[in-house]
Amino acid sequence: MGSTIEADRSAGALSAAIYHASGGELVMKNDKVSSNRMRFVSAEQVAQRAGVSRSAVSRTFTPGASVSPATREKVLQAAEELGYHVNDLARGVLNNQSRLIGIVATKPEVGFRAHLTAALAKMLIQRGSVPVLINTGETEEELLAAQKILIGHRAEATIIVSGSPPASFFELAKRNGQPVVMIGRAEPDADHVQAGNSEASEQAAAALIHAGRRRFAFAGSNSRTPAILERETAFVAAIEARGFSVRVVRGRDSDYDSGLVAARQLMAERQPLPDAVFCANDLIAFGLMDVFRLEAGLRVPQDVAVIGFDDVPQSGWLNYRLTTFRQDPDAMARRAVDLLERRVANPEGAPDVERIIPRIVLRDSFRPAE
Amino acid sequence: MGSTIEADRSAGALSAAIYHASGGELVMKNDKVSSNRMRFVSAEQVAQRAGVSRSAVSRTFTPGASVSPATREKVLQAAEELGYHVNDLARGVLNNQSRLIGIVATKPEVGFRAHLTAALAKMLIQRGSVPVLINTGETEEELLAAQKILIGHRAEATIIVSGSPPASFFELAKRNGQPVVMIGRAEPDADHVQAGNSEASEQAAAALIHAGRRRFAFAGSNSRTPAILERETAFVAAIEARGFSVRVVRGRDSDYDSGLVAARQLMAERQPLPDAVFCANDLIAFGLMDVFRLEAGLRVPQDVAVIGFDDVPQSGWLNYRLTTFRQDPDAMARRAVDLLERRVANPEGAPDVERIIPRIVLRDSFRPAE
DNA sequence: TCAGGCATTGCACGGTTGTGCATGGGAAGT
DNA sequence: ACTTCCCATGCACAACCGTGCAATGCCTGA
Repeated sequence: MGSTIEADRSAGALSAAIYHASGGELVMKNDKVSSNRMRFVSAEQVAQRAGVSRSAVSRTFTPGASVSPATREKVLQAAEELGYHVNDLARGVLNNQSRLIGIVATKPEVGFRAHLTAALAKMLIQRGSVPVLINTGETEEELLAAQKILIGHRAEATIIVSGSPPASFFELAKRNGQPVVMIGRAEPDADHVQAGNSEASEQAAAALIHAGRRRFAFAGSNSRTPAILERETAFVAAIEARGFSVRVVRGRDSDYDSGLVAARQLMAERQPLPDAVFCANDLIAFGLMDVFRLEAGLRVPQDVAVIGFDDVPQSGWLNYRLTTFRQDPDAMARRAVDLLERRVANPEGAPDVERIIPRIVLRDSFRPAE
Repeated sequence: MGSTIEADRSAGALSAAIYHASGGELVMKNDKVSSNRMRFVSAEQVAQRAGVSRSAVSRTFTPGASVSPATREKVLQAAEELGYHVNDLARGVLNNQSRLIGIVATKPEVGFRAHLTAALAKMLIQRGSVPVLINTGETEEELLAAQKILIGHRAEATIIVSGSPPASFFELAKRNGQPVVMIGRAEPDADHVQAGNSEASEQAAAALIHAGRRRFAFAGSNSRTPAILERETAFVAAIEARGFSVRVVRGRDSDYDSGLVAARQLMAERQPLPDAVFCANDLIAFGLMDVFRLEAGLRVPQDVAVIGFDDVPQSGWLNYRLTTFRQDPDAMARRAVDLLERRVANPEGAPDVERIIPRIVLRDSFRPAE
């Protein structure tokens, strides 16, 4: 068994066998290779089987290279029989491009981020890239560790879906000529895709006021990510600019529990409950609606209008029917990849921004007045 | 500008410059390299700056290698100044292990799968591997294309979260010595992690009967994935073994809409509605509950008891409070990685199975009798 | 002071692929 | 039939990194 493989190997890589043939070491080494590691088919083996040189194999799998149909056919058949696939790693080492692209995200399983990372992965694969999902924490050390993994593997670019990287992150990427695209966070030094948070907040405020609502609240979170923050400040500003006031309540993260906390905060204060709440995202809205309906006995939208943000699939569920601002994950992924391609084509240009204005989706939790 | 970079390059890689210096071609090539490709720092450049040989640099970054503290310090400083990181691609080419591990999933953003893929990614990173997320369709061609990407990049292993790969998939992996671990699907030829679907179904049936329920239904889907199928057949068998009958309704996929469809199917038939429904997963249960409550005016659990499967976070939401079987994504990821490590250590062994028995989580949608 | 041993370092090679260059052969034109 | 040209193919080297082997230098002990 071992000897068969050994013979096979040394036939495949003659020079290696001759070089190492000193005192039985060869057998040891090859045995280890065949048992412990993987044994991928190499271009050399295909060449031998097809009776051509290794260059011919390489050219067969290089688009636009000059190979005769006859040898091409021989090579393809030998490759098929052996199950050969070009080693993209070695190809990457050669011309310094790995096709790897990093997606850095915190909690990529939750809410809109799940859809965004999935859309990114799908789009990158279609483009011929290889998406690497780095699921990491928010802290600077963790982000830097993620970056080191990606640089170590010579990733072509990094897409940051969440988290706020330290300056050293960008410095490191820049020095290695590695483009960085951020989604949802405005970083002056990096390309980024941004949702039109302030436009949406403005629209929500105008519609609620126009529908005759008067007691306003904003349900946000203390995680203070830029997108959440922008929605809050823009909504408060828009309401106050029209002469009304807004109560702002915040949970810890930006999830369902945050919505519970926010609603209960509003109920705890000795004031009439709001008749219109704009939530920083859909998950918060669901938590808030559940508390308002089940614990305060309110009706939505008769007693209180609720507007969310993101349009995750649950917004369409019968129980919620949430009016919200649609963020299209495919569109955002598309823009991110566009930015990335433009940056690769022109590494020296100034940072670029893609801004996507979310469109409101009307459901039962609030319908604007005619 | 271009000339500066060119000088820089040729200083860094003298031999290359000399070799290629024939008729101005050098400038062209280097210009292209510096503008179009990335320019990572190589060990050679660090060696030059530190005034040592390239081997010394390599040894500095190889744990357990023999380097004097003095040169080590020089190398580390030069590496720091240049922003050097070991090229894991080239390292992988050398000893035939890339640290890349593929996660193949269909719709990785939805339901329990989102949690599972996220847990896998986190665990693989902690282990020092690099998770590649292949978001692909269910068809055989798409799965095969995913596999080709992974083999091309010499991924060490593939973890299949969803989808039913063709036989050629396993053949290809086997021939390349690439371990395949499947989650949730029993494949006779591959290692897999499996949830104890039949045990859970049995437990659900027994508890519902013991609580005095008599009109049973199972809400599944026509996607016919093995896990869904196993839950259905085991539940039906368990109920019928005790002398009762079960109505089985199915939607298209295994999501919320499927629950809507299932519930409306039950309502359309001219029979009394069931007083106990076991759902193939939580999402189906949510859809079913929404229809039963909002369209049929039923109360849960008084009129109908509902049990789900997976325990996604929404099961704890106030509006649902769903009794369900908990699948721990971290535990499943842990087992998958365990399988993988055992397979790498012993490539020739027989296929192995890790079976995880889900634990029931009691909430308001059904409480068993004392 | 000399010799021996040990630690360290440089050299060259292994493992992949792509590609410039030279060459050989076949086809076509005269 | 000879010459010319072009296409294809093999050779060698580029790009990375780790590591065995040999040599060198330093330190210590006698």
